[in-house]
Amino acid sequence: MKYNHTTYAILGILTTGCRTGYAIKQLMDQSLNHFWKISYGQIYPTLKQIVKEGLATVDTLSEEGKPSRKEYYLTTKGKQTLKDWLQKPVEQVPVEKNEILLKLFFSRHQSNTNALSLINNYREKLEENYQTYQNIEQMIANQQQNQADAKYWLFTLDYGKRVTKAAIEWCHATTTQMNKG
Amino acid sequence: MKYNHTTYAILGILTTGCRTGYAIKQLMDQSLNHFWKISYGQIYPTLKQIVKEGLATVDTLSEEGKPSRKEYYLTTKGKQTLKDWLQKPVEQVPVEKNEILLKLFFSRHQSNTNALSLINNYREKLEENYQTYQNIEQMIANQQQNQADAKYWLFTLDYGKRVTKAAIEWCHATTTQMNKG
DNA sequence: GTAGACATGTAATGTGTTACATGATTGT
DNA sequence: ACAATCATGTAACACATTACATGTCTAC
Repeated sequence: MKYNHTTYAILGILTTGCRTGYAIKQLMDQSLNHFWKISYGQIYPTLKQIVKEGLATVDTLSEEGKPSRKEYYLTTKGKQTLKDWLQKPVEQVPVEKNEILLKLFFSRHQSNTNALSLINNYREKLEENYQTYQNIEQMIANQQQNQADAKYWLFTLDYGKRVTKAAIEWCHATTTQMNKG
Repeated sequence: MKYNHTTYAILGILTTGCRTGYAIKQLMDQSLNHFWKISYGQIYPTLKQIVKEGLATVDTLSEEGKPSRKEYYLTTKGKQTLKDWLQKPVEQVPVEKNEILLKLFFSRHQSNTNALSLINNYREKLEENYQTYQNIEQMIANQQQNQADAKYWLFTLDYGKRVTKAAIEWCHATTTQMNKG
């Protein structure tokens, strides 16, 4: 049986100690932010589907002093499904739709000044992202839970940092080139 | 009036000499391949929409010796719409869904050997891509048409090359790290 | 004749976001 | 009181791919 990427992402997150839809979203926004993002509109229906497929069980809790919530636990089948997916090589390098490159591609239709300003604005955003990665890196390195996961989580952050740095350098190089005429 | 990214992409491509849906798809697959990709299932309906919005006109041709085709020409409104879009800064750096990072993130659930093999496989694909970028670069540098566009097209390729190179280096670094234990 | 390039298009399906809708608890 | 955080969920809509459906022309 084959599931979509969102399903595998949630299956994986359920192994990290996150048990509710809300907690899954939080981990995503904090730690997977630079390479995976989904909304509640995807998370809750997918969790429902995961239970339906027998990949996890759900436990509805109504503790006093807390809002009611649903905790999800992977079944043996769920764990095996995750492992099987991990072993399969990825089919292709992702093609990101990059709006700045799209605009630059058609930039003979606008002034040099404006194209430069687009790149500058993009560079600032990249630099913010780079800073965020470093903050998350510190957070993960310092945390006590998920010790076993930390090593791999840092690898993904290193990827984000390296690629972002390369993009920032491209902004500098391109700006220089464009100023030369 | 605001249109979606696909519309702007097609509007832009119509300024490069491509006139038919088929030609648009070809240019995308050849030159925008690393940052923008859409299927015929998007192109043809969007072209229809573009005409409906008055951004382009269509000319249905049935020359003898050739399959019938439709040629699209930007109107003044279409050209202005493209220019307006070019001037607006991009809202955010794209978040690519990166499957290799997703797998790596959960890699404590698989053997070191297998994780290494995933990265190795990914590295090979990145190297192929890098080679492709260099080929396209040569092609663009040598072509006679689109002289005015060439400069910008090469900038986007440089981006692809730099980012891909950074990703390849990450593969090397991560492999080394993982072998150390 | 047949494979490949040229050429257009739709229907079904998959994937995802945003807006909407609800409600409890905690801290100020 | 009120804002923030915790918590779940659906409906409408946007975007995109794949499979299907059709047909011509060119070169072997």
